[in-house]
Amino acid sequence: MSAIGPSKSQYAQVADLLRERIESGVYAPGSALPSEPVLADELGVSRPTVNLALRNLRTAGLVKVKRGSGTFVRKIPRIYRDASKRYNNAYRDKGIGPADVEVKDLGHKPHTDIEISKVQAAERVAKHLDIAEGSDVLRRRRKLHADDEPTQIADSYYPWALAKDTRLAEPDTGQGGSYARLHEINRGPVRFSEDIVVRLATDDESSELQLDGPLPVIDLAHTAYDESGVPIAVTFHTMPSHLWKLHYEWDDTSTEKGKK
Amino acid sequence: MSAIGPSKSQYAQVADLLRERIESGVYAPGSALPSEPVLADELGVSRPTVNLALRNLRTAGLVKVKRGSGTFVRKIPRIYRDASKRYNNAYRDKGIGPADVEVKDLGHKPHTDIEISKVQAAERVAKHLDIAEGSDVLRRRRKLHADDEPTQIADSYYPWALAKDTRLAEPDTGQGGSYARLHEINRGPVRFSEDIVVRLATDDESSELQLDGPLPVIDLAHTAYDESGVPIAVTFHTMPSHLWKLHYEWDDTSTEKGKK
DNA sequence: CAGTGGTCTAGACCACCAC
DNA sequence: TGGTGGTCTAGACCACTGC
Repeated sequence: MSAIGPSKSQYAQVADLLRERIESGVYAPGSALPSEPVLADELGVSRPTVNLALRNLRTAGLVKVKRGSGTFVRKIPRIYRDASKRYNNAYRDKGIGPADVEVKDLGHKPHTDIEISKVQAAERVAKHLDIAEGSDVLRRRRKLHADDEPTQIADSYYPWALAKDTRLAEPDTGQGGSYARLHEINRGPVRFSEDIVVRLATDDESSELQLDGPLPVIDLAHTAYDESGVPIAVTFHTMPSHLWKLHYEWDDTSTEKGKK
Repeated sequence: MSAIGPSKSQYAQVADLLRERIESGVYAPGSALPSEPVLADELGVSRPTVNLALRNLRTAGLVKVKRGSGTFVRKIPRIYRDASKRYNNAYRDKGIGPADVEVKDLGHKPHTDIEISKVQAAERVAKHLDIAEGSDVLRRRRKLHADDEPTQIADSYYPWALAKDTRLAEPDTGQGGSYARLHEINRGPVRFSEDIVVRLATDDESSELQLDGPLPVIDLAHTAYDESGVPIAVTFHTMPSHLWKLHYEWDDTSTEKGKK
């Protein structure tokens, strides 16, 4: 026993200690922490106690465990997602997907797996697209990576009637991305809405996003509307919450009227 | 031993089982779960295993523990926060704070603790207000409740020069809230930005928000700008993530130019 | 094969609550 | 005072990794 006082649970104290060491650089990003038995010895607690402390740091996204190999300090800083900017024309004209921009900005190598299919709209999809449940929709499901680490799942749906004559069904939607294609047929999005909820990852999500355990994820539903206010696309983003920082910016449109 | 198979850790299976029972109403909202020893017996696992499973449900916000008394199913549904609407004139004219609107909408009784002081701007505050660290600022720190349950901490800062001649330093800022007062001196906010990060609650936050343990919280920094683009107020919201659902809505302002 | 984390147990002590 | 959850331990077995 050594650096541990009373008044607080031991595992919490161990967690605090380890957090300090990580933040102060004693355990450098990417490096391995001492093994649980070693830490237990050093701190005079049992291994399950150390394990519980580490469970905390995992949930916080501070460390990542590689089974059979060790516990490592996370490197990747949060990815910055500017909702107002990522969908506008300026980006579209760059001919690059918004998600890739964000990852590249951080100096990481982006990489995307795509899966495209024609499916029947599930309840959630139908609700956001304001169509009947079971309607035909085009699904574009992407898993995005930074340096081969999964950063998010983005699951997009387009009404089939809209998508069937476009390049949306091809893996590469071309210059400017899918929204640019919709603009070409005069159904381009001009208004967006997003709903955000934080919840624990399901088991499937955990394994797909390579999370160690049921970590909190940001569940973000992004809906795009054309000039008539008709929803033309919805994307469900599942993002490990410790990887992201979200940003929004908007004008108080009621101010125009409100001002003298 | 009974309803538990192999292939998955026992505590995860116990967590799944309890989650099912909660969602299906076997354990009704507000009611207590069977005690840990009882569950351990029923499921043929040890108590620490049950405890670990419950730790999971707590993190998910599904249950709340009252020490010495029992583990209870949470009741309060998520509070809906519409960022685009809550700050606009329409609401201001109602003469009611946006936070209270949200809580009332759910049929709960709102309640706010306020603490007002003149302080020196910390780094984070200074950065958002674009002023020098250590400058005088007015601080309005509120803790908001729904039915006596804390729902968020909202910590607001205003440049002292702006606030000193207004009602901002009084607990009740009057009809339309603080932004209405700023409008009266022609420094009303017309543009907003928000930065969102999800992290684990600190110990202080945990106890203040009455969370059982270091649960994930939404850390939301809301900045308001006047017509000249000068930041006039920043509020840091700390919201238990399981209590909230956030909503944003905006136009693609670049579309106007982009269209032919 | 040795080392790592994942998990589990039986039993224990404690603080807190309600009666 | 008895029940509840919070925590802790010593020891154990397992699966996975890397040599």
